[in-house]
Amino acid sequence: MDDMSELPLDAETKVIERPGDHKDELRLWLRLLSCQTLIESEIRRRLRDRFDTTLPRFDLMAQLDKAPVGMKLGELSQRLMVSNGNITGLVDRLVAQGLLDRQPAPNDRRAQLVKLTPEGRRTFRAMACVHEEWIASIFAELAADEQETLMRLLGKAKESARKSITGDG
Amino acid sequence: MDDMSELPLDAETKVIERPGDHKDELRLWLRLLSCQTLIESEIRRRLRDRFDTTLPRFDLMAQLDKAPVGMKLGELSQRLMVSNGNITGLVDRLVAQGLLDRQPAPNDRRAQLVKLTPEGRRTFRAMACVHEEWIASIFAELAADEQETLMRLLGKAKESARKSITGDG
DNA sequence: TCGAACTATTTCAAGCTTAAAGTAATATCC
DNA sequence: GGATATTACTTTAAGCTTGAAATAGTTCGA
Repeated sequence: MDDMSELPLDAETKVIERPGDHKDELRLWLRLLSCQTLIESEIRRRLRDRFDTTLPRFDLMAQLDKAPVGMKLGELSQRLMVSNGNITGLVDRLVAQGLLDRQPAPNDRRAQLVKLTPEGRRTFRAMACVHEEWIASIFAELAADEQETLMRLLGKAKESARKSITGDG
Repeated sequence: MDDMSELPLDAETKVIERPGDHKDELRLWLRLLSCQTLIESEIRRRLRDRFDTTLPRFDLMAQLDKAPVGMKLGELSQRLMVSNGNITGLVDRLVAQGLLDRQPAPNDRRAQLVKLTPEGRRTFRAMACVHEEWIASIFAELAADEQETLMRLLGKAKESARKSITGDG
């Protein structure tokens, strides 16, 4: 793990080519992770305290709010980047709460269309409004141009990750 | 939700002051989240496929690798930003695997010190080495200065979030 | 020193999450 | 048309995660 004991430890060390050392990328990943975890735990806590719901349920409803005609389970699973079985359980619970509606999909007896009930839509919109304020205040100390740069670099990181994962490029 | 129907929809719209609209911050949050999720799921998959372990176990061992004398459960819980009960279960499983060791803490009969066994240390170091390569290749398309900027802006976002959450500043 | 407040950890119930295996319906190919 | 593959979804077992309540030990003030 520590194969550079003979190298100088001053400021220049950072830019010396050290094959096999990727500590900077590791630190970047850990910071991305801790930033996300910090924000997400707070959002989870607030959703529970103020709306007695969970983040996965909120996220699922957010997808459905954008799809007036409803969505198939598989589409939800793709958009939320979670497994099919996961969606099945989430939808079950939201239907039991009266916030969602299952109906057979036209032209495909395997599939079903899930959509928000009127109550579900009302409930979601009220939460979404407050949620948006939470997020805004969390990023409040970043100037508009910093937000833009962050947005762009995260996009690039995502693209880089996707290529690395799929083996492209 | 849509109270700006009378405003122009051209490029200038972005910079007009619209009280109550925070869609950009929302998009930033969603991108941060999807970037993190994409990378994390891949790391989880690889840890399982190649080392038959999980991310929480890996993270816990990473903390212990930096603490030669061991760590108390509460300290682990703080550093990993998870609940106490969570740590109890994780440590149980890692002890059962022979990778961790529990021992009573000196001067406090409530607490215990957890440390890596020699096998645990060997196992972790082998994984950490490969893990570091995975992370490096995931961020490979970002230039050094882009990584630096991203690091800095994430730090600032984290600070902003922390202040917003604790009610400071 | 006694009791109250605090701290470290465990236990519990509920929900989230996944991979793998199973069921049912659709699509494709000959 | 009928075998085969694919697709949509559900089920299951195992592990992760949390908040709340319980247990045990420590600290601190009167």
